[in-house]
Amino acid sequence: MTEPKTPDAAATTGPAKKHSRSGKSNATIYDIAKVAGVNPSTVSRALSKPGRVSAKTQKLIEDAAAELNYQVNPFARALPTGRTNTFGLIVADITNPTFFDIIRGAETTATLRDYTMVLAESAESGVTELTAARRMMATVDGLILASPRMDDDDIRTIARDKPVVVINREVDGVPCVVPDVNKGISEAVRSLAGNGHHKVAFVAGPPQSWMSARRWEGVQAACEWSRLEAVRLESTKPTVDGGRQVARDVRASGATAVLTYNDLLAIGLMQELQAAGMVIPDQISIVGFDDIFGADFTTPPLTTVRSPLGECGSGAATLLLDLLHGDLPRGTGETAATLRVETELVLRGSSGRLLPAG
Amino acid sequence: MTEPKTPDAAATTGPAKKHSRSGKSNATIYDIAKVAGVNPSTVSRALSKPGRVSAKTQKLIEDAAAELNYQVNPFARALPTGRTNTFGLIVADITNPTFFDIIRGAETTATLRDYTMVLAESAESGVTELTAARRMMATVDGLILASPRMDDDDIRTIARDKPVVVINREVDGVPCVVPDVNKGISEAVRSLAGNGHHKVAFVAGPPQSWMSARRWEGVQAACEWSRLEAVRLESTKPTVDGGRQVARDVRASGATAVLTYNDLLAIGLMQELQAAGMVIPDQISIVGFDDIFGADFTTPPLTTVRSPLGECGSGAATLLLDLLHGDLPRGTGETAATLRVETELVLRGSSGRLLPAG
DNA sequence: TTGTAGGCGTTATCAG
DNA sequence: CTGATAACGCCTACAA
Repeated sequence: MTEPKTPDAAATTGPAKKHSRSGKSNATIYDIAKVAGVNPSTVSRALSKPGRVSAKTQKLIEDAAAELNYQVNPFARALPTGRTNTFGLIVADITNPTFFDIIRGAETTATLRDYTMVLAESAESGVTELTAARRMMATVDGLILASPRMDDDDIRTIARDKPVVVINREVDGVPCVVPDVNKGISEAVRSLAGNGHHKVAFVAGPPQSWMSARRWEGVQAACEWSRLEAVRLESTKPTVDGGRQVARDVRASGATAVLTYNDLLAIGLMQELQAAGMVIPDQISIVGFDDIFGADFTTPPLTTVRSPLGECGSGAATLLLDLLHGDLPRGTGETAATLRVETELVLRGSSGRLLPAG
Repeated sequence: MTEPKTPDAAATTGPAKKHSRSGKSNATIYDIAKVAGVNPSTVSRALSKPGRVSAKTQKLIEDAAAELNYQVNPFARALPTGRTNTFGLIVADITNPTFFDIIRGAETTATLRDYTMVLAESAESGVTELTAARRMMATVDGLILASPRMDDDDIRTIARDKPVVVINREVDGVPCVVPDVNKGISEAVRSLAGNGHHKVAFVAGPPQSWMSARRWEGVQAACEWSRLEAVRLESTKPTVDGGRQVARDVRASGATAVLTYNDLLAIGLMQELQAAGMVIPDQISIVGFDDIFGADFTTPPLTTVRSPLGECGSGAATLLLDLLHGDLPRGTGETAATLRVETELVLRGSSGRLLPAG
């Protein structure tokens, strides 16, 4: 045993540096071992798996740890084990309220299960996303991708290195959490049909959005079932501004009801139509998707197909953590668990009975 | 040199585990050293400080590193140095849109400067906040506290261990980023005065909110200057719902204009007043604070005193990172740098000329 | 059940 | 300018 200097003494006496390097309790398992009168390795055992040590030694060690208010050094632990107790969350756009609830859901389960969450955004770019993902790979145990913009192969490549859970998209061989659009959409379309509408327009989202495609499919199917005509319009970007821009096409389409890829588009569309003197919902009904924060601030309040985003976030985190702990069957071969959550129609004032033209 | 086993061979040959432990390139400085024909320590030097090694060796090493697509192991690095290239951000409420921009601002500068951001929330609780902060201390180089709910002493205690930057509050001896309310408030009050108002109410926020106190002071001062009467009302919570609840008191107060602690309160208040048949701004003017997402969705759109939240987030991150790199003077004694950002009035439809009662 | 010893990948201190 | 060598704090066979 070489003891070149007494580190503990130095630690307590010298407040030379403004910030102590370790920052926390700077007590190590060696200190505990000394206090408890056992070997450091025994301390290590006692503190990781509560089974591999005698009851009395256990208590001895735990007391010593408490007294020194010991906290493991995550880095020292990560080095030999590779486990970091950290996972990453990458969202497409931090300022898009759609992701707020996802972030919160994930963060909540993270702290609940004593994990740390690292956040990054892709700014709606597949390239940025990939970069962010790579950056993270070094420091996390797993990754959650919310509405990823990179392609399936990139995702699978990443998933080969570390467990990955995807939200708002289905990727073969990767566990996913996806809202099942059908229920919500059929409720919406049925409501529209019941209110005398015959032609509905769907304003699509970004081309690389998996969800947009699903929603359009859902709208088509529901319309067919209700014998409504469905037309598809394109948007420039899935924002309020994009909604404003598409108003022109909406009017030209002749549809009396419109579903938009997301609430942001719906809000912008509504603003623009109202600015042009149209009365909602008397002349045209508008239905959004997601039920984001603020969807009920508008006049009239926005009817929307709600996705339980918070649930998606916490669900994804739970899935990932279970995966990490091996609590989950890894599935047969490449079959991965995919968690489906329900959507539902939230009926507000922006949709309703179509008044006869006057 | 003890070489019990050849680790590199084992690493490349055995894809036994589904996920490789390191996840990334698993090349170490030893591999590089071997390829470049130098000593590992030389590699370390070359890769950290570009000055301490001869130009040719430098290039040799860099090439080898590139070839093996080497990436440092953050944990191995953190162990001897204590530096993690990570900072934490704790916000009072993840779902409160006020923090969205702060989060984004901080995250953006983080990735820009090659840092990783860890996110946590306090759920508006000082205790939770302290816990979260302690948890983080072990893994981060510094901390940003956005609208902290714990008391000054706790903050200072933490700040003694690691650099801390506070947003939306001033704490002695701790660097802070705070919006300077005066400009925005005086613009607002002046506008109100010019529109024939004589009595304004201020709806306060949470008692432990530093910002709420500042805003009330600002309102009082501005009103005095403009010779308006100012009354203060209390809210139960700083949310839309809290705004609805305070509507009663607002009407009872006899004020014809009201400023609320934040936009959420303003929106709720507006909804409730309108539900009671009041016309805004003809009968009463409403002004919020912050200019959050959705503030312009309301009817009428909300007039508000905007704080540049994104700037606060990025400003705080920049401050922290500069502090970390010693680029900033630590101030004389306990004097810490505090960054002030301007606020401004955003005039929209919810405030305006008071119509004679009719 | 507990102690011993070596290693995880980097940095830092000393010699040379 | 470069090479050896000892930490950093924890984990884990292996041995006792």
